[in-house]
Amino acid sequence: MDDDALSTADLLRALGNEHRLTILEWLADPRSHFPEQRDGDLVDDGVCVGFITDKIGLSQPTVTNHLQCLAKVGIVNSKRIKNWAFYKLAPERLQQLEAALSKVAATASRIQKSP
Amino acid sequence: MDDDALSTADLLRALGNEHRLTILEWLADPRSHFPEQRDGDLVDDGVCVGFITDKIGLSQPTVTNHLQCLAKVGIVNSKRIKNWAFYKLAPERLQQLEAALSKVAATASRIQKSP
DNA sequence: CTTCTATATAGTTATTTTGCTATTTAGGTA
DNA sequence: TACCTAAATAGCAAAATAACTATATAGAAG
Repeated sequence: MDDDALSTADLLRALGNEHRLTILEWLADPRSHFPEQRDGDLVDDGVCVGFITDKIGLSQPTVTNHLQCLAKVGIVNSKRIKNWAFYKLAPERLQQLEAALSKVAATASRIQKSP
Repeated sequence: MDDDALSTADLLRALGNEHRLTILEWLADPRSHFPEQRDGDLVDDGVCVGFITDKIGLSQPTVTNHLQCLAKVGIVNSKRIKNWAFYKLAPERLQQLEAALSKVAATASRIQKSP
């Protein structure tokens, strides 16, 4: 929606937290980190808040907050099934950020290597 | 020095600020953004604090603070010549971060594309 | 030796972030 | 209908961040 007013700094800030990075790594490969879910597939639908809460050792509202923070910048997407909320990683957004960093790094390398 | 206790989150947090990102882009290609310096080469030695301060429109101590923040995580290096402090981008660090993001994104893509 | 200049440090304040507990909401289930 | 269960929201406190002004420091210049 209001996706456009989103800066690279917003994205980086969303990733700049140990807990959120941990969650991100879990969501990148959910089957390696969580048991199967009754309603909703770990990979296709995402991971429910409860599983993440149990594993990370923070309160449920705090975890919801971290997930919403990631969702706001489009790094994860959420979906409701029954009364579960499933969060799933959006790799495109990460690749987008990767490209932005790559550009700066490449410019600097090019400039610094010049005669 | 105590470079090892540095997490990816620390790096991302350092980059997650509009002003610091702006400075980074300037430092990636200093000759496109700053006039030549009397003592110290823009590319080889880095850009002095004063130039950055003038261009960004923040107070000098605030700029020093941002630069030290970037230096602490190794994104820039600093060098003193006479009584100037020159800050220079370290592209390796950015590439390192890029690689870390790339890994997570690649894992997620691989997992999500599986049958 | 004094003065000037560039940067760093100290100290303060406002804002943002991160966490919590308590409560609300909304969808199932007995 | 009344009751669970999962997640979201509200409200609050502590800590971190980002900015400023004033001051200290260290090297150069006179």
